[in-house]
Amino acid sequence: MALRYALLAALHERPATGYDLNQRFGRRQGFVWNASHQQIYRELGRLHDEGLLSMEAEPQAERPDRKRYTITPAGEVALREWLATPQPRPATRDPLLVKFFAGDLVEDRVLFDELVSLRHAWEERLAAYREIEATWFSEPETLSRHYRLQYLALRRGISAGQAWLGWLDEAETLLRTP
Amino acid sequence: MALRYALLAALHERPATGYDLNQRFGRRQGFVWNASHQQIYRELGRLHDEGLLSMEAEPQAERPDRKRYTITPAGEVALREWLATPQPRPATRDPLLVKFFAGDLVEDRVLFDELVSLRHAWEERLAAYREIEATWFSEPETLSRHYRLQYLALRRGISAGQAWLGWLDEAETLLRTP
DNA sequence: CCTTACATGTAACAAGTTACATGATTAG
DNA sequence: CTAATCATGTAACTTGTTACATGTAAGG
Repeated sequence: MALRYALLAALHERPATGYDLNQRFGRRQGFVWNASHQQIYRELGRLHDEGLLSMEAEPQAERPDRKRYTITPAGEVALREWLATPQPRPATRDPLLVKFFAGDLVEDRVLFDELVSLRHAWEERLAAYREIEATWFSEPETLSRHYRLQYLALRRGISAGQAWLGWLDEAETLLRTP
Repeated sequence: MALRYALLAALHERPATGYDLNQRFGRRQGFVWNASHQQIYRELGRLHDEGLLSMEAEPQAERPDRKRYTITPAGEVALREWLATPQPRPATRDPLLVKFFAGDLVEDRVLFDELVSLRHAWEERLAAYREIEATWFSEPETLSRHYRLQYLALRRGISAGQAWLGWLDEAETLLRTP
């Protein structure tokens, strides 16, 4: 039941289409919430049915209509209520750590390959996050409360990335030590 | 399809009952994989049906039989195969960051409360992880490859916890800055 | 008295993934 | 020639959660 609130939160920022939201919730971009386009379109439909979103279709030649969703007052109320209630922490489920745990059945090659690709992935993401940081949040103390909070969400992504890179160093070093 | 391999990996370490596994996969303990007891019992049943686990029931007075599961050769083959194939990274889905993102609809009180309880939770977990580290992994370089890899899995948990605590400091400071 | 540990499960539901579908345009 | 971008969806499936079920014994 949390995807819907992630969508409402995004649409509270500004109205958007399913396509737009799909970009922002993709595996690369989304450091807050990941979702596939199927999930997003389905949930937008439900939210619209329930009156939490209003929709305006912009007809396009040779393409499906672009549907722009806007949060309704009822949607904002629902979002507010959810935001005010404590949410449980997400579960941890990491296949990479499973591999480390059963490491005696895995060749070094496999582990190193995973570490290398993970490093690449995080370096790329971190670079993207840092660009956002430099462009929009260069002086955090001068920001309004609203943007400070968004900055902190971004900082969490950066902090997570740095922790992964630090651990990767440690892992590669220890695996190479005879 | 990954819970089953997390279970196989745990049972490859040593045979165990559903109850044991439930302890290890609980929200507190599991820094590798979280699962509820319903999921665990269901998946153990399936794995047994498919011949990847063997089971021995120990009858008990006044209680359900304790069922001890052991990985079979077929189970080890399946685990090996899975371990050798690259696995996608888990998705990010964090309700706390949703709250920060829609922060203008949330009162400071709510955010602070979440930060405080998150800090407590991580401090507790970190203390537990560090105790495991001190007890079993005090000299990483002297460990066998197998235990080194398990140590690295634990180190990942510690690294993640430290990153959260660092971010929490940052968040609390910035939220208090006028 | 209430909670936790012990020990297993079933049933119904919600959330998330995979496969399939359409179809033009632009960039490499 | 191939892939990506644009723009939406349906259907079938798997994974994970919530609620319900049973029953004893120990500890605060």
